[in-house]
Amino acid sequence: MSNDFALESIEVSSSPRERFVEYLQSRGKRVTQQRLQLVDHIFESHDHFDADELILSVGKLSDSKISRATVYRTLDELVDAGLLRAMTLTGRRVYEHDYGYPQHDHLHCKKCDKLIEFASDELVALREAVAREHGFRVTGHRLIISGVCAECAQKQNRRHSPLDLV
Amino acid sequence: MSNDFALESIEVSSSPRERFVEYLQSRGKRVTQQRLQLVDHIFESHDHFDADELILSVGKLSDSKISRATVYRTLDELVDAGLLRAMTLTGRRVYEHDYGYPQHDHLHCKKCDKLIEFASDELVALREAVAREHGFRVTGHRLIISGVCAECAQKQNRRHSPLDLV
DNA sequence: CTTTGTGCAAAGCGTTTGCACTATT
DNA sequence: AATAGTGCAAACGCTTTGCACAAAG
Repeated sequence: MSNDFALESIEVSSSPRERFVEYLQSRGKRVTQQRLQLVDHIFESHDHFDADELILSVGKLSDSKISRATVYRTLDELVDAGLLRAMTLTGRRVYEHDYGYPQHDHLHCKKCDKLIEFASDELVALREAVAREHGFRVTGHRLIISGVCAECAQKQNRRHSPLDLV
Repeated sequence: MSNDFALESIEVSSSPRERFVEYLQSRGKRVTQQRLQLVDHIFESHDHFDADELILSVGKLSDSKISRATVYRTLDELVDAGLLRAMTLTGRRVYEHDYGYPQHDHLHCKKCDKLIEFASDELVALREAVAREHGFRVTGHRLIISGVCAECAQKQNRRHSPLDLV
């Protein structure tokens, strides 16, 4: 009945763009072309991305030419607005959609750098238990399980035993 | 009977220094004064530290003056040798002892930047379960629970209600 | 004596910032 | 018209690197 399929979208009343505009107005910030183009573009697909990838992909749109500085500044605002969530991976900052997505964590493949999402209620429970033990007030957590994803493991195996059937 | 007190030292047969020397020799690398001074100094206390803190604290020893570059290079080797473990926190790389310490994770206080260690067997089990579900081959994980530690929470409370007894 | 390690200073990389100009309000 | 945002290029903080000299094997 209820939505128990992990990582399915949460129902949200307004679009990311609408929410961002709301956020901007509530803070007396301006609704600029650059900010609108960026939210729209970012929420067109549900990928993980870093600042450089975003600058590149926005640059490819015929209409837009948004500066590096503006992209970085807008990313901060989107995080602030609760639309994006940031994490640091191998030195660089990586972003993912927060608005409209449930709390989750990641498996990180060190061969192909892919991020696989998963949700775990147990983890949330564990987090609370540990925090209680230490009189710690939790605001969030970040779990990254690293290793090799199924596809990369297969590729590697194939290299070692070329006669394997696929 | 067995050591079930979380985060107590594991019994190890050789000192960090001995182990590092072993590692260096097995790789045909040289056992230099700088490398020895650094292992010794790092394993004198069980703190978390970053490269800059290490450079500073080593600089204070009357005898030694080790260059920034050498410190960075040696830290990489110590991680490689399994003596140290690195993680990225707020942009900078932070190190902790790995040799002689059991697997554990951290509570990170965002007020005072302190790291509190904790160990959880459930977490390891959870990690395996999730990985199995995704055909993922795990090599490790990193969980950081962020929030405010007991001391900082108290300080903050005290500010808000100055009549509180300590 | 050969070769690896060190120190220095310069370069690199991702991110941030100061400032004159432009756009939103 | 007033003010916040943008683009540019320069600055930043941390880390890495090229190279001549020093030290270990």
